Order: sequence, then C-alpha cells, then structure tokens
Amino acid sequence: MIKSIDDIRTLLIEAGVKPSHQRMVVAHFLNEHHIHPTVDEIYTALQPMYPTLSRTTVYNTVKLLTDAGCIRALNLDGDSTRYDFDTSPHGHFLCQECGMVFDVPFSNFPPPPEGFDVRSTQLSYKGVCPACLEK
Amino acid sequence: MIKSIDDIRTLLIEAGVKPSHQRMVVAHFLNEHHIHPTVDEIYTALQPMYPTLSRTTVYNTVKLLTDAGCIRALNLDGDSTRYDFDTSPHGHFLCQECGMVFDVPFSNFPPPPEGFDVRSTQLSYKGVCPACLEK
DNA sequence: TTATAACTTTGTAATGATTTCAAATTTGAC
DNA sequence: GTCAAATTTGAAATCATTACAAAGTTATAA
Repeated sequence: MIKSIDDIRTLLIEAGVKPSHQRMVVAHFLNEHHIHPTVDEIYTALQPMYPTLSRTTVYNTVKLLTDAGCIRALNLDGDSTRYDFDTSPHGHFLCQECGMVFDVPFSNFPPPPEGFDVRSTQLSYKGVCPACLEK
Repeated sequence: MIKSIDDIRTLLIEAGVKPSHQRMVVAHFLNEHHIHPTVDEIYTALQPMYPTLSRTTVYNTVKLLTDAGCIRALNLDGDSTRYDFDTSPHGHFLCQECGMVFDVPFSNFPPPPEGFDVRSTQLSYKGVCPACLEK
C-alpha cells in the first residue's frame, strides 16, 4: 500500500511523467497520507517544509498525475476536488458532519455500460460516519 | 416517468416544500427535460419565458428541492453540479467529449458500508459515449 | 378588507476554487 | 558552459456558488 520513494519515482516515469522535485513531493505526500486531501490541504501541509512551493504547482501536478493515471480525482460534493493515491477499485464515504472521507471496499462493482468507452468510475456515499453518529 | 403539473405540486407539498410559482417552474423544467442540467442551463432555458426569474432563485430552488429529497444533485466532475428529477437508484455516464450525461441502469447496487448513516449514493462513469467514439 | 408578519424572490456583491498567463527558474542536450 | 525546452511561480482572471439586504408576495387574523 505505502510505496518507497523509488517506487513512486518509477511509477511516475512509467506513466510518462518526469519526476521533478515538486511532483515527487506532492506524490510522496499523497502516498503517505491517505486522507483524500484537497489541493489546499496538500499545499498547506507542504508549504512549511517547501516554502517556495506554489499553489499553482500543486494544481498543475495533481492534474498531471490524474491524467497520467497515477492518482484519482474524487468529486464527492460541489466543493474542492479530492485526490487519492489508491487507484484500485473502491468507493468512498463522505461524512457530512466532520468532512472525513472513508474508503469503502467492494467486490461486485456494477458492470460499466455497453458501447461506452469507460475511462473512470466513481462510487460514493454521503451521510454521517459512526463517530459523528455517537454525538 | 413524466409527471403532471398536479403530480409535481403534490410531490413538493408532501416533501414539505411550498409550491411557489418559481419552484414549480424549475421542478417542471427538470421533469420535462431529463438532461441533468446545471443551474445555468436551467436558468438560461427558463429566462426567456420567465424574464423576472433570478439565477439566485434557481440556486435556492435546486438546493431546497435537493434537501427535501425531490431531486438529486450530481457531482460528476469538478465543474457545475447537475440536477436530476429521477431519484430512483441509477448511475450516470459523463461523456468527456460532448459533455452529455447518460443514465446507467443497474440492478445490484453495492451495499452501503456498515455503521454509517448513508443519506445518498452516487455511481458515476466518465469516458466517451458511442456517438463520439464514431468520430 | 386591512394590517401585519412570515416567507419568497431578486440583484448585487462577496467568496472560494481553479485556470490563465507571462516571467523567472531549472533541467537536459550538446 | 551554453542554449533550448520544460517546469515552476505568483498575480490576475474566471467561473460557480453563496451571502445579504431590499423588494415583493402570501397567509393570517382582526
């Protein structure tokens, strides 16, 4: 699940993405933190350690990595797009109370429609997570 | 599938939504045009016939109808939210070439996660539709 | 009917996410 | 090391959506 720096570098290269410093930093962050962060969360987390990092670069990078198939973009609500390093088939649950996103495993994914060239699939749930239900 | 004006009025009332003129107009449009329109598409389509209609009212109305469970909000990509009068369980396919949204029926929806209070579910595909594949 | 309060609609301004763009920097090839 | 290409940067622009306050409408009750 968690990959080494070299694994990440190889992953980018094999996807046709030149592993620049900034791209590696963003990919590495996504690999270490499976919290489905937004661009702003990535930027805010990395900025103290990489003060010259630009928000635009984070936008550029997640777009590049998404188009290359290295990461997945999640549109769970009308707000910021979230990004997931785990590209294997799984769904997501967005808690409307605390905003957390949970992975939802599933085995029997509904078959894609006939005659369409399906390039990505998203299964998502919204509601309230167990922790927030307690309160 | 297509409902009468009176059916729509009853639907709103039963959902606790007062069927004002503007709300009926928006709901009626969504009922007649199953094209999963954005707020802007709804506004642009209705504005010539209802010149005093405000874009803000369309935003207010789709939010109200969504919260009341009369319609569904679709977040298929990072752009505008789309709205669907059909609240029965089905998925959607967004063509990345022409922008059209297709309904995708399915019978065996993946079971929602245990312990979570699931309030809405979305299954969506992206890719290229048959018509655009031809070109 | 009239007065009043509550609700709805409207348009403008504000917000927030994302994109555009051109300049500055870095990288890679020779 | 020099030059060209690719990348990064930050500021400005764009676009969807929300906030807000004024104006209009509707329902209620005297």
